[in-house]
Amino acid sequence: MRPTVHDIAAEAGVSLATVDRVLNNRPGVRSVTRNRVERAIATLGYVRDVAAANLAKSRSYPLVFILPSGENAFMRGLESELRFAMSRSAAERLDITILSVPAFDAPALAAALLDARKRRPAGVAVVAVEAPEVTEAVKRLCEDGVSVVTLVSDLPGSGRDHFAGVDNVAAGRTAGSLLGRFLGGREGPVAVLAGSMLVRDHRDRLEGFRAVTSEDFASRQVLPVIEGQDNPLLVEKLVGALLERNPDLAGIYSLGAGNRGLIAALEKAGRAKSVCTIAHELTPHSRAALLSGTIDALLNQNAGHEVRSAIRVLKAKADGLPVIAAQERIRIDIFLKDNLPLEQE
Amino acid sequence: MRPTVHDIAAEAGVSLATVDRVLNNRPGVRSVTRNRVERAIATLGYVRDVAAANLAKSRSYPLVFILPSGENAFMRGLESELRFAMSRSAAERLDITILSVPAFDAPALAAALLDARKRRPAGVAVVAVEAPEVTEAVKRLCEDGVSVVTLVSDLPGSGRDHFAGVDNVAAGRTAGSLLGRFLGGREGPVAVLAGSMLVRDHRDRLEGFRAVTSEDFASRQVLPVIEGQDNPLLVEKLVGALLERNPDLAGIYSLGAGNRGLIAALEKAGRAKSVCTIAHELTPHSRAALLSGTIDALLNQNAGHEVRSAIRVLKAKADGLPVIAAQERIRIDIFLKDNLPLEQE
DNA sequence: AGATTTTTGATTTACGTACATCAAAAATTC
DNA sequence: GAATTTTTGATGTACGTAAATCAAAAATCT
Repeated sequence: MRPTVHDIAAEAGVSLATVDRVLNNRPGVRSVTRNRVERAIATLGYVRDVAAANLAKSRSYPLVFILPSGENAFMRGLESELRFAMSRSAAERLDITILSVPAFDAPALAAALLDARKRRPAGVAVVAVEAPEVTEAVKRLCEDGVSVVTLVSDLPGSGRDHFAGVDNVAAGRTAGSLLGRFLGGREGPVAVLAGSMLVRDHRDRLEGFRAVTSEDFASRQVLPVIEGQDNPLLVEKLVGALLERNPDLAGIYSLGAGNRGLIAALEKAGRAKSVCTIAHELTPHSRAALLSGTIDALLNQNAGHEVRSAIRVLKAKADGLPVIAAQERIRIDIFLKDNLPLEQE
Repeated sequence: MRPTVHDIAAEAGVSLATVDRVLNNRPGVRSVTRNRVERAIATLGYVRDVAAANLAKSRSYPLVFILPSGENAFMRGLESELRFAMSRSAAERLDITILSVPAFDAPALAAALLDARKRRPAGVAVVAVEAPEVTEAVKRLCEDGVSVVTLVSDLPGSGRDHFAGVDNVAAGRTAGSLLGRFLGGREGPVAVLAGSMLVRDHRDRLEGFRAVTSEDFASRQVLPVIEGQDNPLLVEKLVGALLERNPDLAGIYSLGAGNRGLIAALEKAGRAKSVCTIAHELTPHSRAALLSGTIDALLNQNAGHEVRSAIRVLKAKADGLPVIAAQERIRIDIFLKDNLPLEQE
């Protein structure tokens, strides 16, 4: 049987009240006595029963999630995963509030962070936009003792506790490697289509892609980056022009969103099969394109995992428990038409 | 605030004792009363506080894990993940016992299942070997009301509750697809190296590999399967002979274990770079070979995830709770040298 | 030594559920 | 309508921890 506070009291030869004072470091315990209790804890291998403690405290975990609004399919998937987690959160004493903020809008995001702060949550998860005012707001939260997890897009230098997202440099490298190997000896330049260079994850992916291309496929020409603002219509226009300008285009790496435009442009130009295409994020559109062969490989981050990981980490931080790094690492999924999971997920 | 049993009693106009009788379906409640309580539960949206209930019951979850012994690196990794999960299981009321059984030994496995049964656990996780006696033993456990999860290798037709492992047909297809595309227009046959055709996962992988090769790369010749019994020494010998027989060999798909022998044979023959190699499972040896270029891609199943998933599922089954399929799907990791996670994991 | 402060003990209530007991009320049977 | 059975209520204890109160003991200071 696991030892309880009573066992510690007996072992240390003190009263329950004193054990409680030590465990919850309340004042009024001489250091000799404190030591005795701590020794008892160590020898018996006592571990606080978090469930019982939470019950006694009627503890709940008020969390705030800040997500971008807009029609970005990945973000909407993220939100739906979050709502699902909320629906079954009853058993976990979670009390989650969602705040929506226009995408790429740093002032609005900073304001939302201040709003979140007023609610005195135990933790905040935020899809970060890299801007000084956002960094500042996150810093403020951390100083207040609120745990902060960045979600999908990181915010280095803000003091956030954890990043729940993929290694985007590695993602870019992987895309470059796959594209290079899929093309083999085939001639022609490759293009990179990004959303915006203002977001950290896109910059990281580009960096990784360029690095691996120059290391391993030095002879391959990489055309200047196209920024499609994650907007399908704009993307379609820009890719259409790109295809016209480059009749010998061998491959495209689309590292942002707006894949609907990319797919449309490729198919309209009749180049769906001849241009090797690697894109990000599994959505109904990109899934269909992968199956039809318009897209050759998809890199994906599992939104459900990211949400659950963020919640786990925030809870652990609130309880002062350690985080298991290996468990919280969000992996880069690589999907070919052959290992696509079933639709319903 | 979440409603409690007291709220239900008030709402239904009955006593706490009656609510308790309904909730834990004890006898002695007229169906009219029962209905009234159930309606109250529904309208208030009551969900039993599992933590409090477990506390009151002093419930624990006695689980048995049955793993193959031997020096298979993946299995040892699995066991170490399991031990790690056990070490931090104090807070989760888990009481896990590990049984070791010689690999590929159906009678021993069946005996271990019977042994497990005697311990009256809440659940059993087992790395299955496909044999009638094993299927029979699993069936028996299920009939006793013990939840059974197959781990890594499945056992269809046994009535097991869940399979915690990857879709091995999809894994084989993915390997075939990658190998085909990496080889591009290059000439030469490819070879398949398996452990044993007696294990389900190996058979599934082979099936997937063959299917995709004949669908998408019909002109590519696939040599007869080599069975290396997951034994590094035997594998090295067999692959050495294979390389000698086929100087024009373009690729190898190793779908089992014993990669150490494969790597040694390729490097000894000086064909490490010229033969495109795809293998399974990330181990220190395979990791090094991926980084050096001897292996071109690794398919991996994350042992930590499998263990944690098996535990979660067994717990959920023991509590009569539903399993979230999307969360429990074990994905096939594809590692290139570019997206290899850091060593310590 | 006496007064004062600090430390410790003893005890109680609470969290939400499980489970047991005994008495009271209601329904059923004869 | 009385006797019997079934159903329901009232109450208490337990699980392991948190948190509070008040008294007792010990340490510190003057």
